[in-house]
Amino acid sequence: MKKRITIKDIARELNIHHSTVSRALRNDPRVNEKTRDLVLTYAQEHEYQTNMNAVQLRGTGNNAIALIVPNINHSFFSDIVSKLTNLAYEKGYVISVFQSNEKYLQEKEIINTIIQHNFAGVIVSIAKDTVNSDHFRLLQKFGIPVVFFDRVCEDINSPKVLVNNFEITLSATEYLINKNYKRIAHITGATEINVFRDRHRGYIAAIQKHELEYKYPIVVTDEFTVDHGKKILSDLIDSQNTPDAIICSSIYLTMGILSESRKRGINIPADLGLITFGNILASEIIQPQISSIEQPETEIAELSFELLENLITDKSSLNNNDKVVKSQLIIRESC
Amino acid sequence: MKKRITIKDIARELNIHHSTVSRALRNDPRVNEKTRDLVLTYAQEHEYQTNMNAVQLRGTGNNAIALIVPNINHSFFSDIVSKLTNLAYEKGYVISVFQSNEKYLQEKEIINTIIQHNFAGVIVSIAKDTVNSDHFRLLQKFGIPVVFFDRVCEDINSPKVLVNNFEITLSATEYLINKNYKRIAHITGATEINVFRDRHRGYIAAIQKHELEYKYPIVVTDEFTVDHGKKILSDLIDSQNTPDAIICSSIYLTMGILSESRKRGINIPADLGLITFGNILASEIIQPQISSIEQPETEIAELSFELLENLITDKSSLNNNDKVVKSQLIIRESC
DNA sequence: TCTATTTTTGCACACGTTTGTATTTCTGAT
DNA sequence: ATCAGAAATACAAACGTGTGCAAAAATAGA
Repeated sequence: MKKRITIKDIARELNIHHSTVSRALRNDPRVNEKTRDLVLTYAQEHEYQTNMNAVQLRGTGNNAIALIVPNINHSFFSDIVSKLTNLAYEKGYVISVFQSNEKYLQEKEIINTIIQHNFAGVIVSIAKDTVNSDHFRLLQKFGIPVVFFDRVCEDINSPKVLVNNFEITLSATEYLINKNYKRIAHITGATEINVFRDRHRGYIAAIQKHELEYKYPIVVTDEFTVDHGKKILSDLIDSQNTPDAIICSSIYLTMGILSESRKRGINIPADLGLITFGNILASEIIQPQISSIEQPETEIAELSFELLENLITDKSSLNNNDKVVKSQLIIRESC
Repeated sequence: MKKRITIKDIARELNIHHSTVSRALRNDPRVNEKTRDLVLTYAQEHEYQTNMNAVQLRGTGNNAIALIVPNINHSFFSDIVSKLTNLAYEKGYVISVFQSNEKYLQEKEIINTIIQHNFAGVIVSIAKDTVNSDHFRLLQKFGIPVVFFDRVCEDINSPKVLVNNFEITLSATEYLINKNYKRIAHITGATEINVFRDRHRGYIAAIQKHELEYKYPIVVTDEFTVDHGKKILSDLIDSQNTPDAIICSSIYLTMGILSESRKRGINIPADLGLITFGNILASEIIQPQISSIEQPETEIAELSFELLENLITDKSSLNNNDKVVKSQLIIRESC
């Protein structure tokens, strides 16, 4: 492995000062066209590559954005990661994706890494574990702007992109009620997290508005897997509190519910109504087709990036108005 | 935003030389225990964070691994990304994920970024576009080790993790033949890519071995979407060359095929046998359950990481033996 | 040709860290 | 009290790049 060629190497070889080379490489108008061409061709021929560590140490230029998500292999997040990466690429940024694995501790370590490597900004959806937001405040202390999306820290002064979870859950629940479902269960995540709390509130609001007497079961879990979905449905069926409809916060849990209901001969939508959160790819191949609350992933990605870019380019504009984007209830065959 | 605290700041404040601080922070035995404690507590209290740009510029220490995939929101890749990220985290590495978007040009730019930021190593599955491997050779020239998985560059001396595509496609096709399907179509990607070429070869081998007379259609596409799956099936049905079975390289295309077959009233498996590549989450909720060739994602992730780590820690061991991992044909109801 | 102006290049320092070597301080034995 | 040796610290240079300022070179005007 041959040592990498530097600006000084080029300078020595061309008998000019390295500062001139530096300027030439960045098309500084102060350098003569002839020497600039000389430098550029030499650089190209010898495969010169900027040493970004030096550049960033110097304090100038930084186009690296960090993206932190709980799970990369969760369709909601992987879609957003994908979209954000493309957006950033078009604008000349480079996105590094980190996975907190739903763990506060990992999230914290990731933040440290981000500070140490001097990222230009961070877009994040927080872990289920995360109750404390000091690590994000630390980020701000180091001048690194943060934008939250979906799962956010609420006690921090930073832009947030939220989904209208309260309203949509309210209207989804009402839809079920109007369809004459009267024993509606809600399966969701820990209510410490804004997303699940808002859905929970929307659900409760609908139930109370219609004065349902049924003692509705709310299942709180942090294990969003197909298998656990099966178990939850089993438990619900075997309890005295059997629901006739379910609003479920996780598409993976919903798959488990579907699987288990089929196994037990429970008819959807006759015996059990079902609405799930999350975007369903090729919904038509699943029988019955599941009614779902589709997440506006594209909008979330675009808005998050836009907010962060504003902060990066003009730190003064810390616009703290939370942006709320609308999800959409799509009725299919499951209710 | 207050300026970030540096090693020199600590030194000044404590009336010692910054080199001593540097050593103290890294637990160098040469520094007195008392002063080390002094430094450590001061650093902690003032939230000191190493400036990695300086460290890396100096040439020491580098724990950043780059991972390049064509699409993050493709389940095969997002699973591997997720697994690799966790593996790396446990070993003290940090993974940055990049998305080539299936474009050679983007892949090339990503490589440049990686060189410029001095990553310790790269794990990559190449874009559909990529025919030239010069950019990876460039990487090597800069002393950055590369490990390929699944979709690999074949004309480069670097470790590769491959799947037994030839064998598994051969036996999957034979399985269909033995089930008395005689007009078997193959839907796959550009045969410039090893993965699709191997599957193609396996398919052909089976057809020829059993001397099927049917003029089998091979559909080559680079658009792995549900919608395009629908179109492909339509075209096949409307052609004179209607197959009675399909082996499909993409799970997304398969979803489209399933959807279209349902719409057209084509019975699977009676009218049309179907085997798809790719892991199906909760296969039981799709009717009929699709037979599939499951990819050993965990194994791929583990092996890739292990190979790269070997290269990073001991560059001499450029073990060029390709590793081949086995996928698994799981027969369900679709054939 | 000489001066004034503009264009181009060179110089030197800075960014924050690490490390080989020199210097100082401490320890203990005589 | 003295000195050798060990322990602890200080010094200085280096990594590669960017930039304000000074110096030099080229150009233009008379």
